[in-house]
Amino acid sequence: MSQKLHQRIIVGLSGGVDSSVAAWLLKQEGHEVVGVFMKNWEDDDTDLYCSSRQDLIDAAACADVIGIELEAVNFSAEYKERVFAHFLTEYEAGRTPNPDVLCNSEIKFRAFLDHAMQLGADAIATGHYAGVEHGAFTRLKKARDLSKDQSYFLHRLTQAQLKPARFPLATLKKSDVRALAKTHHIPTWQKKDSTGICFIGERPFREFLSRYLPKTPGNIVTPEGAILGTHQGLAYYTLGQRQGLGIGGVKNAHETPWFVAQKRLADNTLVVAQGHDHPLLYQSTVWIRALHWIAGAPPEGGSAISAKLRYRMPDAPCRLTPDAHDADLWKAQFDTPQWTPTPGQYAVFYEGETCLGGGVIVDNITR
RNA sequence: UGGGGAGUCGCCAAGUUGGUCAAGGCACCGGAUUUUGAUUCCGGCAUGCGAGGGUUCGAAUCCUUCCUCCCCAG
Repeated sequence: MSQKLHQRIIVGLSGGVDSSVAAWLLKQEGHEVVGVFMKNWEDDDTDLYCSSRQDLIDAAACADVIGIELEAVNFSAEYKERVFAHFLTEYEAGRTPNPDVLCNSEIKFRAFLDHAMQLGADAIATGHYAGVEHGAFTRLKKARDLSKDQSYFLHRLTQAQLKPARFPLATLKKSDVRALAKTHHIPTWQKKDSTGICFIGERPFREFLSRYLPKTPGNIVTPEGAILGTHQGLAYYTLGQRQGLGIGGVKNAHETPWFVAQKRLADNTLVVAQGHDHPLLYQSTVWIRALHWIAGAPPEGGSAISAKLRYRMPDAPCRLTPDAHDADLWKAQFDTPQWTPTPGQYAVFYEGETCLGGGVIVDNITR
């Protein structure tokens, strides 16, 4: 509310278009803007997947055009400790984590935020497609461009983390951002969007994981128990996965592909079901732990809320109720069955355009 | 070894009155989408039909020899 007209704002500059345009916009508004480039992964500085060096060069070039200072910081240790360690633990436990959620709550909006505050920042900004609404408390909103909305990744942020946050791209479309970048000669205006794990980047996933987790081969079986093949280790697969199973044509079976339906840790078996719409791939009840509410408290009992079980999945209406026996456990009951709710992934709740928070999907509980 | 059946792309599988006949699916590979992992979408993927010989203007489709596998007898 009581924001100064001209603030000192530290912007996380990644070297991509989005954060550069975010910085440019703030600069245009007359703020004192400083760019900070984060390097948070250095396990494979030598191999070809590492684009960090080029990103820094790009960030510097952008900062130059925008006319702001650029500083580089390295939170690799923090990233390993608070994000990557958890990432590996989860995979080892047979779940499928989403490291980018923690990356935001632990790195960008903690390590980076702290650093920015030390630099005397009034606020920090990123190139996220999401919105914040500052009032009695700060709300997290979906981006105007719903196709790019990244509020899912930010749902774990607290009031203290959201309050100093600025998302200049909240109302822009990706095409607007690129157009702005082009018009104002930001050199990365054509740069391809980055994908893959934040700061680590895209790479052959199984190969990458195998550097940290041992291979533990076992059987791939049908729901009826017929052995169809061999898996390399349950950690390398996720529910709903189709590619990489190596299951070809099966005698007397349909012509449809096979999908991972269950990871049975007890006997190291991967259960696959045939056909995208196999009943085993759907669930109407999803159990969730470790809920975090941006407003500090769960929504009212009768609220019309919906949940997103994976990034870029459509929100689905549901009812959320606490478990009677376990204070940390909640149950989401969906109106329509959801495709492969996956333990380790986050269920993020929305009420209209407002992101309420979310929790971690856990294995099904029969009660 | 006696009788019967079968051998078409990594897998499943069309095609066997000889003439666009080498379908389709799965897998796999590449690309698009995507700040997780997935999903999804688009594209690629058998000069050759177990091997050799023969008939024919022309054969995966006919003849023949051989090889392999399966089933029933033993």
